[in-house]
Amino acid sequence: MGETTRRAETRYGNRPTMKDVAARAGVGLKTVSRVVNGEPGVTADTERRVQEAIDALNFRRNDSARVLRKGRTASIGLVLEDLADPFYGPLSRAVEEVARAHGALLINGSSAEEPEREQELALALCARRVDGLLVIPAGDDHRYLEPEMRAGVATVFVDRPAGRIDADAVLSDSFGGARDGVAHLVAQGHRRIGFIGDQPRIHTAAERLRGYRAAMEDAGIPIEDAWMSLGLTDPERVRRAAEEMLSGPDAVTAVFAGNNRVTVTVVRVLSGLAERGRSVALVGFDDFELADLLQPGVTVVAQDAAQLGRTAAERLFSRLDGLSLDPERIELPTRLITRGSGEIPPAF
Amino acid sequence: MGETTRRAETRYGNRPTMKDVAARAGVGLKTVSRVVNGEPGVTADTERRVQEAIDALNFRRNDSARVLRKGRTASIGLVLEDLADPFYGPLSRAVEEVARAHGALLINGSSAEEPEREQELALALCARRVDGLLVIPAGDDHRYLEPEMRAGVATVFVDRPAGRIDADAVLSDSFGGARDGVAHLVAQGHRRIGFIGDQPRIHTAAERLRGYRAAMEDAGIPIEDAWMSLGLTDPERVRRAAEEMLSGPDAVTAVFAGNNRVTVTVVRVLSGLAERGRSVALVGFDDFELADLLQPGVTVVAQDAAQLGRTAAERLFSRLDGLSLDPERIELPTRLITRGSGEIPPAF
DNA sequence: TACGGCCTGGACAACGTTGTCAGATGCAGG
DNA sequence: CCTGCATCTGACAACGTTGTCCAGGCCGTA
Repeated sequence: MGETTRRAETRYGNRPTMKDVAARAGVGLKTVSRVVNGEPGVTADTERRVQEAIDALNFRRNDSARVLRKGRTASIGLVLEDLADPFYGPLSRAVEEVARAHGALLINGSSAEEPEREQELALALCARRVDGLLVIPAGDDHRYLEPEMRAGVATVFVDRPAGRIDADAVLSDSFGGARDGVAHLVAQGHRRIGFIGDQPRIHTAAERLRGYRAAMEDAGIPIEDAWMSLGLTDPERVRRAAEEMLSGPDAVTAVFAGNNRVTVTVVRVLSGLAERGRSVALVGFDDFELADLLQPGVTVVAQDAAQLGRTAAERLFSRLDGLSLDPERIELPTRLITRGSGEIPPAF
Repeated sequence: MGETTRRAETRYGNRPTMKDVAARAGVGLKTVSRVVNGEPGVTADTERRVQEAIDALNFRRNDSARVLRKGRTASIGLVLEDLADPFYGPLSRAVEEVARAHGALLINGSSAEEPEREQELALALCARRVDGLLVIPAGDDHRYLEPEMRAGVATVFVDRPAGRIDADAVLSDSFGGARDGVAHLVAQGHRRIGFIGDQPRIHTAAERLRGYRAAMEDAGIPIEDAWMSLGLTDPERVRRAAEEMLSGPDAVTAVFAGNNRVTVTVVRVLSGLAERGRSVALVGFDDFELADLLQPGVTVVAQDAAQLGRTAAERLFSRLDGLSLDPERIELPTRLITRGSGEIPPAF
């Protein structure tokens, strides 16, 4: 019994319920509900009495119970890779704004790029009965979400397409962006152009690599294996890869970096070289803050993370609003921003 | 009736409940509950039958109902200013990791620095019965949270203290950091040192200003009004303020920037001056990515956003674990990182 | 005055889960 | 064969809210 009592004391810290409010105001339970929800059918006088009781008791409606009853949580989930990554902050914020406009809260979680964690998180959000789910895939098999989607959880994938299921996806045009970026280097006269990217099992990485190949092929330049580094992107490894392709007689004269972490690492390597009087051209995929303040400014293929999030969220809410849509892939264009590093001519 | 039917169809998309699982497995409701929660007292055979039914129906426990029954949501809320700001991403991520370690989900929302929105968000989170609340204040009056705290919502304020109530706060040592940063400039020989900061109604801004004043006083340097700009921090205004204090015969020879948005803007102004051969020293409060890559590298007083979040979250969970603690203010130290811009000597 | 219709308010069930408790079952020992 | 005990199982209430539905009071009108 002590147990029971203790529990009763700590449950929500013993907050007042509508029943308590009703008792204090001397009205029925449902009348309180009506006042709280602004429903019609309550006289001004009754409403005043109820409102007084609410204020006196500091009553706040328990949304858990409400959710249980109504079957809608007015919340959506966002599974991303790492909120600390500057790419995801603005994306998440954009999603939040759209959610807010639709009266929903956003719950986001980081998968740390681990497929198991992505799944664990996505399913936990489903257990909470989020109305919809935005997923930035870490894994490449999303069949585990099929039952959830069939059961009515609206789902939109962002930044990368879903694996092995047919679903909405909102993506940046990685292929086109990379092709344009590399073509820009070609246009400056470069022929030996390096590519440093993530593992091709990641869709965006594969697409960017494809863009690189396409641009080189368009220019009639055969690619040498030594010019490409496709793998883990921890700074040390990228640094070594960059130094390798930048040394020897057949060193590249320009580098295309596959994502912004890579870009930053390459910038460090190149600024070391610059001190020794050697300048190498660089175009990076994805913009980053202060890219324009560096010397030289870094030319990038920019994608709009916020727009990505906004578009995906709008799509999600279209589904939630009852629109029945076929799964679709939406690709947003990228934009080449020239700032100097990409306009360095080849040094022979 | 059509209405009712429609509703029944869309409620959670008609997901199976424990009752359905029980019916299919030919067992009682409670037995399913036991299996789902791994409670003892179920024979292997029964458990297998239940598990099969669960898999066949794709059952997933409805956490809303669970929450209602148990009185704990296993989620905490974080109200911050803007998730798109690179300061908050790592902070939020750190909080998430701590929450995860305690089996809780994190719901965060952006106040956009509007006090009303902060309140709206915080109370919405309370209505969802989050177990605890982390708040990065936008407003300066948090009495509205008193009833919630009394009702048992553990609350910890982060980055800035709560206004008009007594509560936990985890802060960076803004005063000490700013004093050290300005003292560093004094040590380089500067005497005319400018300060550009946020409105002093913001606690951190006021503390940093106080640190500036203290360092100047320690050095026996009387401050001129023209050296200080305390106000809105939109880039255009900061730019004008910087240009103003950098012109005329009594122009400052060094600038202390009160936060990283200001720092970046000042860097832009100074890089313009540098092209005309004039170099001005700069120390900024708060580190930012690539600060070391700029020319010169930017000397900063760094605070550890992740540590701030981690500390606050740990404190929150200590309270949730039942520790009864007096409200306390925890100050984390800052660290001066010299990179060049702060070591520029005064130009007379 | 009697009647019908409208407005307000409240009783009750339901949402899907978990805690309580008592019943059922099985087994060993007398 | 019956009793006692331990183990397993299920009926039931409760969590706090909202939807449904009906009762009662009031008003205006005939």
